[in-house]
Amino acid sequence: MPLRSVRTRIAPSPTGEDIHIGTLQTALINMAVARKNKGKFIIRIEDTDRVRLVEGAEKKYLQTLKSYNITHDEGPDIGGKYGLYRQSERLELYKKHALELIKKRVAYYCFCSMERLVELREKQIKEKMHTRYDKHCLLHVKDVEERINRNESYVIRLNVVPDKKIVFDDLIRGQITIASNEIDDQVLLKSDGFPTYHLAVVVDDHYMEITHIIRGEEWISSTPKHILLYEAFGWDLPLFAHTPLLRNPDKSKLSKRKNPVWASWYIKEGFLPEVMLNFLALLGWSHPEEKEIFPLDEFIDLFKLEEIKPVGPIFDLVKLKWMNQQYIQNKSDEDLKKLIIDFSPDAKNIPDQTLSKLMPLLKSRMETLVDFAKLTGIFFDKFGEQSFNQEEKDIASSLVNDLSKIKDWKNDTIFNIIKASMVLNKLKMPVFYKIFTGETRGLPLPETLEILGQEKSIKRLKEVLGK
RNA sequence: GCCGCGUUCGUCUAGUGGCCUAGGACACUUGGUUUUCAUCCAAGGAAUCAGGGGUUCGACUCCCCUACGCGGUACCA
Repeated sequence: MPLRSVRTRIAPSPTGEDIHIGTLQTALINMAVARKNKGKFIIRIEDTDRVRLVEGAEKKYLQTLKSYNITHDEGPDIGGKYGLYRQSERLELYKKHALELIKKRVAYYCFCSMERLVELREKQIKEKMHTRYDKHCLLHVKDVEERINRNESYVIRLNVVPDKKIVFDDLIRGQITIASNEIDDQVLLKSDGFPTYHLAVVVDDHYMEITHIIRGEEWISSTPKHILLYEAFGWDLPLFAHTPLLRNPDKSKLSKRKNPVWASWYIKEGFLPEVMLNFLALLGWSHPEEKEIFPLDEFIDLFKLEEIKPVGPIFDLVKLKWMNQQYIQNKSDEDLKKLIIDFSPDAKNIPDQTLSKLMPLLKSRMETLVDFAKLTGIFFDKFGEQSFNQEEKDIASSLVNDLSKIKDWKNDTIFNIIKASMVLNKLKMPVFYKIFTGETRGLPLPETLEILGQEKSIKRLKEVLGK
């Protein structure tokens, strides 16, 4: 392999709502390989399936990737030296190469109708044969030129030579051998003039000088087709690495029916982007010192593609939550405050100083950013349970009395009064939580009341009396 | 069906022939700290390394078979 500067890429197909969490992991790995080797990381949009194309998907994908801090060096939005980064804009190039393959007799025209193909497939299934194109047009059609001139609809197919073994090295799995007999005469150019993935990916990866093709394991069985194309064109082969697929808890391929799979969902749920990256890094790879928590730069520095395990891990939220909590806990008060304000703009409705004072209380109690709103209801006049029994009202009443007398509104003076009431009435803390917040658990009460202020605390108690 | 890729505690994993009577993390249980809830600390249970054959003085580690899981088998990517 000649010395070339490393270039990696992800090539999402804009056919979904958003970037799939598995694609995000692949993106992370691709970016890491590029950065590690001081190379370039490219995003290319593979929008050749006009039927499944989703309006606005490309824009959404790019946004989501950005929100996770996955940054690319070339792409449809920022351009680059390697031409256009959207396949729909490169149709001429694919056509030209398809014709070159025809000339080299590596590919051929096919005029078969969908009906014939379906019929053929059904027959093969019935006879328990491999479902495969029968090379009918290669063997029997002689008037190709005429039919094209007559504007007949056609596709271009790869002419796979039987009885060959195609061997390639996968950086993660080692040597993989697949017999050419297993490969269909794949369509390369569709009748609508668009290439299929197989042609487009090879042409683009070549012209964009991609050195490492790092993609999901669902592509393993397609790789021989691509190798055949590289060979036909006389191009150098890139390196291949097929990453394991993320799984549902039942071990099936991660799917939206069983798990949230859209990357932006996790941000919406209050997970920190860097946490997701850290978590994804650990799915299939482990830190040499068995560290669980480490920043992106450290991952880029230590990570080796060859160390990825070929086993598909289950994508389990439980550890992700723990990790998110750890990251939140380790934030400075200022940073956490910024995160919270960005996440829930409502936070700006309480004075900045108040917000700052809340940070230390919040830190160890927030699993996700969503928890901010759950823990600070009292500051927004939002309460849980709103009905109170006589005993609770009596306590509230005596608290109004005692708390009003406090001259020095501090958590320890507040606590003394609560404690006195606890002892006197033989009660535990949760009762007092309920009175103030409507919840039975939450931030430390005296501290919270100190921050809330004497006036507001008492006002709240009076509201309880009126319930 | 056929082809390919996998298989270590519930989950993520360490392990590249002797350090493994298998280590760590999450989760779980118990105890400590404590003003609820968390945090933090400590302890504990949890894998006959999918099963069976080899190779070897010795196998979680190498080879073969079986089982199971996943992926592919499109004018989808």
